[in-house]
Amino acid sequence: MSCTAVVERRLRAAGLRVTVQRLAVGEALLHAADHRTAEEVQARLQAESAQPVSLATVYRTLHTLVEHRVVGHLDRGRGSAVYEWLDEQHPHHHALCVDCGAEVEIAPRLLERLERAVKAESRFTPFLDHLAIIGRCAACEAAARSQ
Amino acid sequence: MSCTAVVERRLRAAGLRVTVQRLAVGEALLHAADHRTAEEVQARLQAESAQPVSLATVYRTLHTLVEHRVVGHLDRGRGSAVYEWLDEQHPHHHALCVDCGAEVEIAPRLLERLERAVKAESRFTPFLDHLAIIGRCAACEAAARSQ
DNA sequence: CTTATTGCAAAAGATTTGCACTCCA
DNA sequence: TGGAGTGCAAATCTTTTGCAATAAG
Repeated sequence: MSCTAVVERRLRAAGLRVTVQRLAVGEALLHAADHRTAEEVQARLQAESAQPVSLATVYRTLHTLVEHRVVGHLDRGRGSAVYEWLDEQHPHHHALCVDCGAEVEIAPRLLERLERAVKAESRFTPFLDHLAIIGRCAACEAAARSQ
Repeated sequence: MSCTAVVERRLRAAGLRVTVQRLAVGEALLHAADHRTAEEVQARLQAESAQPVSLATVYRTLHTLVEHRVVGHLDRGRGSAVYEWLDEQHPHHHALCVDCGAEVEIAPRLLERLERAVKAESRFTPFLDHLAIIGRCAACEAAARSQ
């Protein structure tokens, strides 16, 4: 199945209208191995000139896709937020190194345990699929300690 | 010990210069039971007219206090970030309900377990004291489910 | 006395919005 | 065809910054 078809299928499954802009934004994220900011998504579409999309539409589209859980949203607290395609077959979380920007994958299992514990003890249902974990990767942590 | 004295002690302990502005900002957070945005902190100082502080200084002060772990910082991803006084005697985390805005206290123990697990499995050191947990409180979750 | 801190106003950066136009269902 | 989606430019909102004046240690 082509990438366009994958995106289109997710859009329809979510009950969303299919537009060239939405397909383009979706594909830009689907192709990206890592996170992308809204500007990066637009820049990519500009560069490939396949389908230029206005920044306003990129934001509106991302917002819509996040609402429908097609795309994940990570607010780094500094600079722009980043987005990533959510692969239903391979759920996972990311941790971001504040020093070098490296991304580390976190097994969902670890957070599920936290989710259960919080639910049981605090009667609160956390949305951990939007969780922003920041910290330091092994290398930067070692460097920071040796100082 | 007066509130001013509490704040002053923390400032000195952190090796920071003690200024009226820093004392004022610190006290505004110390008195607040919950989180405050930078604007709310300034508004409070304006209203009490005890010590008006420019918004720029409020931001700079909060930034400094967060760096020195005197104040906690929570980025809600939407709108302004919020800050809270960190009581050394009673460490805890907060979870924010997306529907009603309620805050639920999370025992540090739960996150410590996550921290150890992430460290062990992913060779990544998360800064969990800055963690923003969002989700739904028990009441709102029940309401959402019954729909 | 020396350097950090402050206030002001302007800048910066990210995201949102009004409105007229276009396109999907 | 009707309502959802889009582009453009301007607006918004939060946070940061340059610079001269002030205050802490």
